[in-house]
Amino acid sequence: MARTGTEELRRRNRAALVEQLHRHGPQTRAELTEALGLNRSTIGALAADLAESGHLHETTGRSTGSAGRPSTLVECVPKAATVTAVEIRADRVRFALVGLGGEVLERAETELDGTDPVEAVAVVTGGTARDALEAVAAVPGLVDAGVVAHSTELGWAGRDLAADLASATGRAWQVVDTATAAAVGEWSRGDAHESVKLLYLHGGRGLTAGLVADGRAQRGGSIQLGHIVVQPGGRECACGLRGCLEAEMEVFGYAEDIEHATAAAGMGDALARDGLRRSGEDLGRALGAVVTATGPDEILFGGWLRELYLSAAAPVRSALAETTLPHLRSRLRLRTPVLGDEGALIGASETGFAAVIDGMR
Amino acid sequence: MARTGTEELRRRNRAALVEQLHRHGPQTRAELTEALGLNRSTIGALAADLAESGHLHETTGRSTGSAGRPSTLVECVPKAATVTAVEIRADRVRFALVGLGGEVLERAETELDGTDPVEAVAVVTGGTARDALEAVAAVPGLVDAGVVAHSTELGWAGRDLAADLASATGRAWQVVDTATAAAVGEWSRGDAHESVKLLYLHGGRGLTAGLVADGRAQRGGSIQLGHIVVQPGGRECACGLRGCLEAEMEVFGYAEDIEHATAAAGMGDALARDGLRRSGEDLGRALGAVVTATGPDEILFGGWLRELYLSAAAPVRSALAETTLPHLRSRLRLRTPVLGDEGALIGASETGFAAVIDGMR
DNA sequence: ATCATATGTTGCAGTCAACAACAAATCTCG
DNA sequence: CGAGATTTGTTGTTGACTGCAACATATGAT
Repeated sequence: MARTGTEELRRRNRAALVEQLHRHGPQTRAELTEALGLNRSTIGALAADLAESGHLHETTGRSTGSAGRPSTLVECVPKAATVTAVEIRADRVRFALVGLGGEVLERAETELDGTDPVEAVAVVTGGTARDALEAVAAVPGLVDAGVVAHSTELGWAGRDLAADLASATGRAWQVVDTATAAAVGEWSRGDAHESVKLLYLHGGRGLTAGLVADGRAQRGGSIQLGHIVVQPGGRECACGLRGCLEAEMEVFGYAEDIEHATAAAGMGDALARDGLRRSGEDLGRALGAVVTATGPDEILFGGWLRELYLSAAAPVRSALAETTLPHLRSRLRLRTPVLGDEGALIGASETGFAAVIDGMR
Repeated sequence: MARTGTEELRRRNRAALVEQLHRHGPQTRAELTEALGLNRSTIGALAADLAESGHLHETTGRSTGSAGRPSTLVECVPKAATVTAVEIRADRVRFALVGLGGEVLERAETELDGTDPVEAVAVVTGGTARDALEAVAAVPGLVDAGVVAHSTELGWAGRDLAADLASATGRAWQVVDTATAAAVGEWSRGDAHESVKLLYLHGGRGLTAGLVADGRAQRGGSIQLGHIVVQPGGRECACGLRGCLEAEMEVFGYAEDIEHATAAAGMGDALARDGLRRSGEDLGRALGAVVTATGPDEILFGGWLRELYLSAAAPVRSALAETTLPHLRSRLRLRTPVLGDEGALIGASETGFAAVIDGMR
């Protein structure tokens, strides 16, 4: 139960201050006063509080150029609160230790040659995992309360990844799906901050999507885009259904495939061009259902879907136009992510920091 | 900007107390102390506060049966805060004036014989609309910031209903879609309270759906179920697309149709039975996409979809099974609503009360 | 009838944010 | 180069709120 009382008020304000600095970078006390709507003296007390506990660092005296006494600059101390983030793919595991404020303190990567990703995570995070306040793993698949219910890319069904990671590393883990993590990343550290409802499509060995509304991941916002049925009674999919997008589009299962096809199409290969067009149309049709069901205002094409979209924007758009109402379409922006393939890792760390900051309240 | 300070704390606690009583009905001060996690003395002060302002009424002395001094019962005063709710359909307008605590104080209904619904609302609400703290209108269609972007049932596209209602009644209105309102209603006053993510399907002259997560309507949670494309390149729909569920299922556009068909099928009419089965399959396929995209744990079949589901549960379930992953399906409950066709009206009022209570903070 | 039990009430203490007055640091204008 | 204007940090005070403990009150149990 949430504690009450006046101390609660203080904790909330402290957390709000840290969140503000974490999200918007170093700011002066004057700016913080404006942003949080608190009194100068209150900000002073909070900052002193947090400086003493080591979360913040104050730099006095920087001149602003305008008149008046210059305001002291206050910034996060990265090492004061760290989050371990890993992104698991079929072929590799990436790790980053991120400090408060978003600075990446450490970074590592391991190729997987048949080794279990959980072991690789234990090795690649080393001792750092234990010191971090939160640890978050992004996996491409349908995640429900730490359990990977389905992952085409990893071939998992019902694997309790949170438990496995916990026993391998000796600490608690949060598990999120790659697409949702990437959506969070693009929203918080990319340029999708104005988006009210952001849909991120991730192309790996499977197709997943993640939804972020008002900057927060939706409960059950992990979408198995690859298992939207676009052709009832169509090709058999590995998941047991028929006519899944993944099965119908299986021409392009890897980043290399799409690059080859794009290159061939550019050289006049009609077959490749046709394949791109049909894949774009399949994707657009699946998107139509997702857009109708979720109503996003922005869609980002990540992973190898980025290449597909850049090569086949027209068929994607026209198939989308044939399967969504004009109003849903008119407010919709289609783009590619700006964080590249770092989005999921960054988003995973932001998911961790959200928990850290929530824990301060 | 949110005011701060210690008074903020008081407002929050006052609002929490009112919310608790509104949602769970009359409770003793001892129960409130437990539920809100506050001190006895604090509850006493808050209750005295609210009793003086007329929101609450305290009944002293009711014996509980067990030992100890009996706790005073505290309950909402319905007239202290009222909400105007209307449900607009193609054939009629329903109105209810609801008091704090959920009691219906007034109720009215008008058949529409070609008159504009907005005029009917102005007439049917009479003077009461002006006194209510909030006024909420539920309409079957895609709603975005007070504007009805698309409504098959009403034949509207881009009508600024909030503005029209405001000029007709002299007060501000909130507009929500019928399915989302009904979802809110079933969650708050029906028996779907344990549902984490509730999908309500509403069958009127069009098919809409609404999503409620953790009891709150999702931003853009209004789903045009009828315009999920189930047959790419299929029958032309009035909306301009092809193969929409509404166009493919148009056999049953009215409640009477489905009743006739059910009756005929029961008497052995093979054609009717076949039509029911095919409609169930179409619905199940459209649902597959929506379930994959939104991941609900409960689906309620409202409006005439209730009758369809009761007559054709098997084809709905099997088509759903062919288009969704096992994990999404396994945690999914399919049911019919308990509030009947009152759900949307009740949910609209609850939407209003949510705003009222938020306004107290 | 007395005691145990549960709850309302009251006065007090601790904490917090706002406010105002003052001190400090910078810019601007003559 | 210096005085005033301007903006911000600092400090002491004030009003408000919640928790706590002691006491009063109302019921059931013995």
